[in-house]
Amino acid sequence: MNKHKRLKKSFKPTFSKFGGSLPIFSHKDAITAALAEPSSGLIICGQTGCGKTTQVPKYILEAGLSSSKMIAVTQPRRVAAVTIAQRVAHELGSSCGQTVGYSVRFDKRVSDDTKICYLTDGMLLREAILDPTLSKFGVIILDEVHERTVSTDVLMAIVKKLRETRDLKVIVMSATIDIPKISEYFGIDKVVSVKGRTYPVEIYNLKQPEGNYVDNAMISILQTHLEHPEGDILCFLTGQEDIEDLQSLLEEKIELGKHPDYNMAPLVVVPLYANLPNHLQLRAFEKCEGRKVILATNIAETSVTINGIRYIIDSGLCKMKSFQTTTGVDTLKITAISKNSATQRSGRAGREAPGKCFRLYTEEIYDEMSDSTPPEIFRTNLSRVIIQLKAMGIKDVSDFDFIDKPSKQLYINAFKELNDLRCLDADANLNELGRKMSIIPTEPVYSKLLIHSTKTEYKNISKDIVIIVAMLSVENIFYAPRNFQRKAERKHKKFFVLDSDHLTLLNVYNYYIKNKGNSGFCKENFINEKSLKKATQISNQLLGYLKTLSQKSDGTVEETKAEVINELDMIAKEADENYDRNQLITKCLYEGLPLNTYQCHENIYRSTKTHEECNIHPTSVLFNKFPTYVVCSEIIITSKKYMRFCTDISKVYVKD
DNA sequence: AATCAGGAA
Repeated sequence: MNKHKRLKKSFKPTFSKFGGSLPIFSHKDAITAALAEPSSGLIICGQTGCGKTTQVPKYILEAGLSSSKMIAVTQPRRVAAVTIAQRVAHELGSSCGQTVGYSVRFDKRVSDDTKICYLTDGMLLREAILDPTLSKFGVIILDEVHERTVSTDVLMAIVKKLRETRDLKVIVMSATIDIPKISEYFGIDKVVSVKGRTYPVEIYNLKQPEGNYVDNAMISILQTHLEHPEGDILCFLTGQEDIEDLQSLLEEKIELGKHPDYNMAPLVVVPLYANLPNHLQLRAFEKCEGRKVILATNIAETSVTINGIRYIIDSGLCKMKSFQTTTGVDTLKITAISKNSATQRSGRAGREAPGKCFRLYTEEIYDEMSDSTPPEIFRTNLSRVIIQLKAMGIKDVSDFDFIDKPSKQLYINAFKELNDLRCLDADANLNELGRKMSIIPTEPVYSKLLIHSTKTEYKNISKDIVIIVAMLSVENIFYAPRNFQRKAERKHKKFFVLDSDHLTLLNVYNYYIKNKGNSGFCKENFINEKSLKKATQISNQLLGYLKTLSQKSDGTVEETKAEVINELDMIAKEADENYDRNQLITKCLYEGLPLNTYQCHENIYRSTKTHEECNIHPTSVLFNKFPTYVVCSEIIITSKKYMRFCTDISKVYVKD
């Protein structure tokens, strides 16, 4: 007790002013009382800004409710886990990694003294694969549950099950009022509701459903700018293309507005989407001359928060990925958002002061929207989830107790894929390959390819496959801003390896390493530096896992694989190495990616297995080249069914 | 001659 009094005294004054008025404070006793018993549970319902994420773990710690074990707090996003941990550590007057720490991919600050650990939901899930009882933790706090990420859904089920077998306390935190469902699922009847700290936002709807939404957005933005007092504008659109279109439209009008007859007040247009290079993303957060209008994708709905926003323009649309069970392919389609999303978007205007939200859709359209976005687990390829569950020793995964159970068809598709990958035994349990795959943090298709590449027949190309997989997992290596499109494409072409997107990615990476990760090199060639940095981290991590997996039972490491690690630095020197090596990589891609082989007949590609038609993606180096046989690593339906990332395998293809 | 939601391990 004494100790905690001391901790309280060391609150920094900057925080005590803010913290003192947190709505969560008045619920402290109720929260600690609810968690007194072993295996007790609590649901906390509260909007962002009520202080639940930062304060509740401290209450638990102060009251000694986690015995000597750690308190885990999960977050859907890594930045959130890191920044919240740093902040709570600061509030307790200690540095991050002592009493309060965090654990996210590539970054971990945890010590023997750590009592509160913020981690991403994906990270806690990994812990559960290594230790299915999560024995380190006495209390698990699942935060932002309303976002319903796949990892959160899996964790909810795991935690629910663990509470039946050992003393584990659980707190489920959610911003929405779908509390009865959570309450019934966990069998927890204690609920604390906390008010948020937000200001009212006036909502305006479109009167008539007319015009396209990019034009409507432009008109609304200009009207808001001309008729409303200061405060920045945030406009939600669906993707990069809309954003760039609207940006050009607005900039034209702004140019006109500069004419002395109009003398329009300054307005600055700032795009914001995930694939934008870092230095351009930052512009959304910087102060600027005059009013700022940010044109954003869904990234601004939950992932980033921008200060100074008073006006929202909401298209009511977003792009959503869905797994199509009929074809087993992902689709990415423009979809109407849900009522919850609409509320979340409008709320972005009321964080600091009262705001206004202009919805580019009628009230009737709003009424027809679904209440909430379908959970991700309904829309995803389940193969990775199944491998994870099997790795935790759960046998009957299709009966697994999810809060919302995915359809049987999703399971059937996933099992089909896992069978094709040959990672299950006759009883549908993981075989040796499957167990190895469960350790590697990539999509099953890629973990299979990685393990496949370590076969001796491929000599030492494993490290190249690792790089290719790392590059595929970051996407958007090449960046082409609208104003520099031609120039960017010319620069990009220099890196093209003419018969393969995969070898092209490898080539870019090798040049990047050769230039020692130089920022100038990236900028000059319109290459996304952020992506390449991440690819470097991923390939190092993947190499590490492959090394562990290749360890023999006597603990020694097979020589070839150990060599792989040391060779990473040498890559640059052998970047232009010969044709034979590329041939081996091509062969490995062909044999390790058995799902997607396509044959060309009169410029039309059909699957060699199902004979279904597919097109080469316009961004591929093979676009309009029509080699006879190609293998691809990703298929997605947008406007058409596309193969992204293809390699010409005509020279190595063997007919069945 | 056309494309590119967001997150995580």
